[in-house]
This record gives sequence, structure tokens and C-alpha cells, in this order.
Amino acid sequence: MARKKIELTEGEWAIVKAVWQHQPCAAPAVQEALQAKRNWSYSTVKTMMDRMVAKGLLKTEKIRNLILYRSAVTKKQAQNGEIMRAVKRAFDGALTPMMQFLLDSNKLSQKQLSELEEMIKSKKK
Amino acid sequence: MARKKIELTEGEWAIVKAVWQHQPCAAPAVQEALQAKRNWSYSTVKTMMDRMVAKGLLKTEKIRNLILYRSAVTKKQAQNGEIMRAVKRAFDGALTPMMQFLLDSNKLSQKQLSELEEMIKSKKK
DNA sequence: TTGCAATCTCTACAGCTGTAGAGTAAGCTT
DNA sequence: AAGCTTACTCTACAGCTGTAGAGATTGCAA
Repeated sequence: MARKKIELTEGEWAIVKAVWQHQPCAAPAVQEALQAKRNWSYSTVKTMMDRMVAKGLLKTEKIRNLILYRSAVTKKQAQNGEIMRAVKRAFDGALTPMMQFLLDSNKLSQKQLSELEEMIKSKKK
Repeated sequence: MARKKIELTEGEWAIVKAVWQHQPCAAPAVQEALQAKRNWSYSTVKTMMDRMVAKGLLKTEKIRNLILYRSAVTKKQAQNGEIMRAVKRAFDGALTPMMQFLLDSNKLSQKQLSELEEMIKSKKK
């Protein structure tokens, strides 16, 4: 089930997030849901969504004259694709150096470090 | 020294990596260095590099009639930008969930986990 | 049945990215 | 000086992404 790599653009991320939250849903609902963050017009949203269908990122189902969308990719898949792209580009594909970079960047609090340590411990077992 | 966010495209990554390795260097050298991975023609490389100069990603120095390039961003900055973009898009900007995701993805070997644990330990102190 | 409201379809466009050919400039070799 | 080599400049183009207006459809309310 490891499909081909999934890489979303900025706009696609916005759309798919909204779809995950409301699916199955019609385009107007998505547009409305995004109203706050992106101020996209209906046409904009609909166009992007249809392009995403063409790419296999969303799928549709036609109920009478209404089109319902749902995501064709899981959040995990999308997250994985996003991380993998970053790791590949910036760390030649090696995860550990990336983790190390994060640790060294001092973006993690003492508490977060402890949490991580905990996670690793339970993971190792 | 935290400048505005740096986000490189795929092609820009390729270029800047080569520049980091050879700087200061002229465009032909970069093209040659990339010959193996990307099969770009000289024009392609040169065009990209000049666009990168316009964006402030590379800087130039003119020696007689030769143009020498060097990077205007450090590897760290670029890596940071790349990671931050991923985290922002896929994890709403939260680092720990991303780390957790990585841990849960089973992409790390037992050994790597131990390494990480070690790193965290020394970091915490 | 007439019109309004909700949706959808079509078309368009500009900016960015990848890609590159053709032509120009200038120094070096003979 | 003529020609070769090296590097540079200019111009172009197609595909993707963000963006959206204008018009067509269709079901429901009055």
C-alpha cells in the first residue's frame, strides 16, 4: 500500500485539510470552510478541487446534480510525503541527521525533549 | 540573524548544493558538477542561477569578464526553511507531533533510536 | 410559471519553474 | 589577424499554480 509519492502544493494542503474535516462535502462547503484563512472565491476553490481530482488526490461522487468530494489520500500519506520531500532535499534522505538538526536548533523545550525521550523509550521496547 | 523564510524549489536545491561545494565558482563549473544528477544544459543552469541572484539566494562578484557566484544563504538556513515549511504544512507548525510521526513510521532502526536517545540525553543536560 | 438561489462549467490569465537555443563577446593560440 | 574556446546575454516557451469572472443549470419558492 505504499503508493507513489504524494506531494501537495500549498494550496492543495489547504483544500485537503478542509476536505478531511468535512468529507464527504461539496465544493461550496469547502470554500466556506476556508473563508477565514484563504479568501478564495468559489471558482478558485472549485478549480483547484477539480484539478486535484484529475491528479487523484480527491475523488468525487455525483448525487443527482451535486458533486460530493472526499479525499483520496490519508492525512498520514500526505504528512509522510511532505516530510520525505524535506528530508530528501535538505538531508539527502537521511532521517537521523534531520532529527539531530531539530534537536540542535533549540526549537524544543526541555519538556518536549523529555517527551521525546519517553516516546523513544516506549518505541524501542 | 533570523532572516525571512527561505524556501527553495527542487531545482534551486540542486544548484545551491553545488555552489556550497565549489564556491566561489562560475556557472560552467556548477553545470558540470550537476551533469551527473541533472542533465541540464549550460543555459538552464545559468538562467536558474541568475534568477537566484535576483531572489537573493546567490550573490555574484565580477572578475574581469567572469562572474563568480557564491551562496547568500547557509546550509543551515536552507535546511531550516525546508523543515519549517514541512512542519507548518503538515503538522500545523508543531515540531513534537512531527517527531512522533517519524518515530511511529518505523523508518528508524533500533540503532538509530538509540542514537537519538543519546542525543536527547546530552542535549537535555 | 416565473424567478431566485445554489451549483456547476468554461475560459482566461499572470507569475513561477524548468528548460534551452541562438547569438555575442573576449581572450588565447597559431 | 583569424579562428577557436569559454563564458555570457537574450529570448522563448510550456506546464503548473493561484486566481477568478461570466454564464449555464436546475431545483425550489411564491
